[in-house]
This record gives sequence, C-alpha cells and structure tokens, in this order.
Amino acid sequence: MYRRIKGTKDILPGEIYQWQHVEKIISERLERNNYQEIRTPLFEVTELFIRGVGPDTDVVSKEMYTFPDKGNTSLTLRPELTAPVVRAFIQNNLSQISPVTKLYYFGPLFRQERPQKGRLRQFTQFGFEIIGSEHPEADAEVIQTIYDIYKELGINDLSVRINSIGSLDSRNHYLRILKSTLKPHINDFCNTCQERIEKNILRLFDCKVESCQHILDRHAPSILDHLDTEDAQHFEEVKSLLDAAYVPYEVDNKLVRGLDYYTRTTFEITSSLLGAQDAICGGGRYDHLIEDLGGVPTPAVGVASGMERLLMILNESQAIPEKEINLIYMAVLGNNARQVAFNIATTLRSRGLRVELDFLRRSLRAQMRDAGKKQARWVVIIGEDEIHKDKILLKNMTTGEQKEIQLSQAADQIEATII
RNA sequence: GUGGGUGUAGCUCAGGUGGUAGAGCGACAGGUUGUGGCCCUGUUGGCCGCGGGUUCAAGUCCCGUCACUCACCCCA
Repeated sequence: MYRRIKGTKDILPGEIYQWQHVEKIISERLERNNYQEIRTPLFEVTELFIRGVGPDTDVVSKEMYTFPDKGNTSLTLRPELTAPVVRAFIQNNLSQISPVTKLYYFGPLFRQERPQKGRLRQFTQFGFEIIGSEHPEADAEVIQTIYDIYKELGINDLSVRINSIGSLDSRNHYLRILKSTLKPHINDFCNTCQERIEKNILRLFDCKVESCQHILDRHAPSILDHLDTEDAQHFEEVKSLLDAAYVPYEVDNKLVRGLDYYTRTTFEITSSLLGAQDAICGGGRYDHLIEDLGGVPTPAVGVASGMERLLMILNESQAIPEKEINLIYMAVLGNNARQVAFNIATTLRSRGLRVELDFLRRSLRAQMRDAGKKQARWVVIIGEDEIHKDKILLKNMTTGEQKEIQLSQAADQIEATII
C-alpha cells in the first residue's frame, strides 16, 4: 500500500468545507482592505531563498527541498512566500503601476523538518504584504488586519507580541554592544548559544534553555534601549496606531525572528490552543529585501499565517458553522421512471439546484435511508405508479409531508416549492 | 539529528500471570409486496505493523525493524 509522504496530509471531503469557509472569509476580508491576490510558482531557483531568507537561517541551511533539474539548475520547493512574492514584484515591475503595492497570497510551502503537532513538511500559509511604504501606518495596518481576520473568524484568546529590532545601522551598533557584554559569560551558555554568539547573536533570545535566558535577563541590554532616534520614533508610532485600532499587544524585546530579512518591526501572534508550536502567524518589516534581491530599494512589511494551525484553533473552539446543503434526492423505481428522473434531475441541476440520484437500483426503503443519511431536505419519488398517473411525489424530509405533482410541470413545481 | 509514547476490524478501543481474537460505532440487508430518522435482528469485515527468537503453543515474552505521534531544535 502506498502511503502519503511523512509530514503531508490528505484533506478529505469531510473537512474540505472548513478550508473553503476559512479561505472565503480571509480573501473577502483582504479584498475589502484592497489587497490583490498574487500566485507564484511552487518552486524557484535555490539562490532566491539563500539570498532572500539568509544562508545561516535554519530554514535555508537545513530544511529546504532542493534538487537539480535536467539542466542541472538547482531548484527549491518554496519554504516561504515573501521572497517569491518580492521576486515577482521586481520581475514584473509592479512598482510602476503604483508606488504602494498591496498583495496577498495563499498556498503550500515545504520544509523538511521533523513533523509534530502544528508542524508539517507541506503546509499552507496565507499572508499579505505592503510594498512601498516605510511609514508606521503600514506596519500597523498589517498587524491590525491579521488581528481582525482572526476576530472575524471567531478567535478570541490571542496574544500579540511586537518588537523592533531596528534598522541595519542601529542593530549593528546594538549587536556590537551585545556581543561585548556577553563575551565574558560565553562559557555559561549552552553549546548552540555559544555558536550563535559568533554566527547570529540575535538568535540567542530564541533559546529555551533556562540558564541561557537567565544570563540574558541579567546581562543583555535591551535592543529597545539602543534604537536610534528614527527607529524609536517609528516604533512608538506603530504602537500608538495599534492603540488607536484597539489591537491589544505586548512589547517583547526578545522577539527576534528566524529569517534574516527583518528590520525594525517584528511581531508574532500566538494561541494557547496550539501545542508547543503556538505561533499562528509571524511577520515584520523588511526594508532591504527588495534591494537584496536586485530591485530598487523599496521598504515593505508583511505577515504570514499558518492555515493548518488556524484550523486547529477553529476546530478547538468550534468556530466553524455547519455546512448547509439543500439537497434534493431522487428516489427511483423501475426503468421507465429512471429515464424520467434523469430528465428532471438534469433540468433541476441546470437551474442551480443540488440533486442526487441513486446509482445502485436499490429498494425504495434503502433509497430513503440513503436520502436521510445524506441529509436531503427533499425527496422526489418516481415509480411505475406515478408514471402511469403522469405524476411524481415530492416529500419534505423535515416535515414528512408529501404531495403529488403533475409530471409535465415537475421541474417548475419542484423549484417553486423548495425555494 | 535526539528522546518519550503508540501500532489489534473502515473508525474509537478491549484483550491479568502465553492456549491460534472481541465490543461500540460505521457499512450492507431484513423487520414495512413502494417511504428516512428511533428501535430490533442479521450480515460483512482482522497475514493482531513487519522480520526473527524463546516455547508443545506468542496479540501476549525477548531482539530487531518500520510506521505513526508528541517533545527538543526551529517555525506557520
């Protein structure tokens, strides 16, 4: 028996409605905020991710599905979507259409990690980006919008954490200070942290080893105390805009993110309903990415949210309404009736109604049971008796009432009755 | 890559100290010569993850292996 690949999922008919429901609310909401959808290929040249996300990040250095094509070009199944979207933005000169571009997307991503609760090798994200504004109102709109989408979906207990990791200059200045303050304590850190001090010191804050956090708490200066005037001003404005939009948040000066392109604002939203992987979305500002990928320098900010995790939360809190179907089930007895039924079904379907026909030539009793199981609201019964009388029966499955209808006007009468 | 947990029917799970498998739900059919849900009856359905070992005898004990899952790491 063939099995699905580790870390992938089949979305079965019984759960597909949840996806459709959630996708609909999200895209309607984003369209209302005047974002436009963009779809990019599932794979890109490997270099794009190395350049965009950063060669030392975990995502790039150990989680990518990378393979050579027949021309020996190294390709990679996209592990994130910001770099591809930016690539498309640059390649298609979208900046020429308007100075500010608002894009949203939706699709599968691939990372070869060990699967666990809330973490798959193929997973789905939706996200959106505002490209072309350096101002705090863009940061605030992204955070406010994603927060509103969750609220609209019926999620309440979320916690929003925000931070600023500064622009490049002030961050580099801070990193020098951080490094020199921590150097004397280097032997007290865990092994990975000791490596990180040299390679990517900011990531120390991600470490979950208690003793490491202890040292940081006691000795590490806060990045927020080392922002330059403009960065600090920017961060203040983001916060007051969030206040103005009634978005609750807390400042977390240890929130750094695992992708190298972030500048200034970073944020994350978590839910207690998830497992150890509790982030439902993450994002921030990336003012140098477009330039790094070969475009003209353009500031931008965006967010990406995990669909599977979102659905976990929604199921946990039973926030997805039942699917409503208005099914007409045609119960048929005998060969003559079958043709008549097929004809009526075709007409009803062409008028936009949902119609099911029995394919097993079963007894009426079995067909009725089937109709009940499928939650049909109406059953049309056509048998030899009805054919002889030029009539059909229409039964209301909710009330149990049924009435005879003239065969010649069957479709019209059915349509009129059930709407 | 490292650790823990779990693999028995389509699904959820029982199966003290070894004696070649059970329940509930589901599916199908009948109880009603042409009427669903509730109820009753019956039928269907299992290389007990796989391989090896111990034993007269292994779902049960031992070894190995694979899969799933949770956690670390990292992130959505």
